[in-house]
Order: sequence, then structure tokens, then C-alpha cells
Amino acid sequence: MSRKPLSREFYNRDPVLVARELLGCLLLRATADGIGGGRIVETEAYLSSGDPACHASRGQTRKNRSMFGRAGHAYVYPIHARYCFNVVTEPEDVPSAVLVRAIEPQQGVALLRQRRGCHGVHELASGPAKLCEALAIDTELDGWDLTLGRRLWIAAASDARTDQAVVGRSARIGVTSAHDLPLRFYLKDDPFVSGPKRLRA
DNA sequence: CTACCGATTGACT
DNA sequence: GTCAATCGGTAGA
Repeated sequence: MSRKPLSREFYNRDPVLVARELLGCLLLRATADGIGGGRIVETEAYLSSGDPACHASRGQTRKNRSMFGRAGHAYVYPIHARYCFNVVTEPEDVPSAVLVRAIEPQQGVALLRQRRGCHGVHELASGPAKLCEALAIDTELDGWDLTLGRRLWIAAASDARTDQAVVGRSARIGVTSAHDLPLRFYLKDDPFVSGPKRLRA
């Protein structure tokens, strides 16, 4: 399985394409405690225009400045005393991103479990804030360059399960606006996807 | 300075 | 299904 980081060109595209193609890729996080990570099974796109749910829709602030930067960097922000991790897409000054909502733990599972407390494997990273806690992602990594291949990055990883999986699409979870936009992507029937069951199948 | 709020989660009916 | 804890960012006095 390759651990080579995805290129700038991969991220420098329409967030809908990036969100769709990130499914099945390997999210990796290296710390002094070791490497942890897993297979991305659920993402959401946030658009630079026509999307009131995007944090950048009301202009640039200190909090969302990463989204206005180059593609391939992290956008990490705090919410409800937790964190969410996004990858920035499209060129500089085009503020769009893809939220990574869930992974299937594969690397360093014991480490992830330790960070989350004793939880079942399906509860380790099935949600954007759970994933950040399991991988020790916080605002210190806001703006981090994901193409460097260290600390935090994403690698392509094809396997038969992903190739054969059906991709589902739905409204985004939790947002208070733009429920009409089907910008959430997930692997259908995958047990590591977050949210209510009716949104998984 | 205070007040309000959210791309959440987990506990509870 | 409902609901409250939680806290940094932001707007407004």
C-alpha cells in the first residue's frame, strides 16, 4: 500500500471531485507516539460560491483564512469544544474545502483507541470530531501542508473493497442551511460511516 | 467586556 | 426520537 502523499494537483480541483475521490484514500497522522490512520469512508464538500453553509461564505476571518490559501493544506477549526479537519481545494483566494467525516481505523488502532478512551472500533473515528481526537488533530495543524508526507497527509490506496463499493450521496450532516445541496459522499453500507442508518444505505 | 452560536457528541426517553 | 454540555470565534455594546 502506497504512503506517498497526494499531489497539489489532486487537491487543486473542484471540491466535489476531491470529496468523491478521497473516498478509499488513506489518512495518516504521525506523532512521537507512532503512526495512526485509516481509510476515508465519508466526506463533505464546501463550495466557494452559492454555499451559505461554507465558513468562507461571509468573507475571510482569522479562523477561516486557511481556506483562502493554496490547495492541499489543512483547514482545522474548533466547534462545540472539539475539532473538525478539512482539506483545502482549488487555487488561492478560491475558498473551498472538503470535510473528512469518518475513517475506518487501520494503522495504529491501539493508539487511536488510547486517545479516544476505550471504545469499540466503530466508534473510534465515525464522525469529524471523533476522527480528530483519535488522530490528535487540533488547530496546531491548521494550515499544515498535506503534500509534505509528514505529520499529517493523505495517500492514494486502492483496494478491491473500495473499487467495488457503491458511493452514496446525501445532504450534509449538521449544517443549518443549504440542505438542498447533496454534497456529502460516503461508501454505501460501510459500518464506519457516521450519522443515522438511513443516511448510510 | 458580554452574548450568542455552531460542519458535534453522547446520554437519555 | 430528544436534549444539553461544551468553548473558541465573532459581533455588538
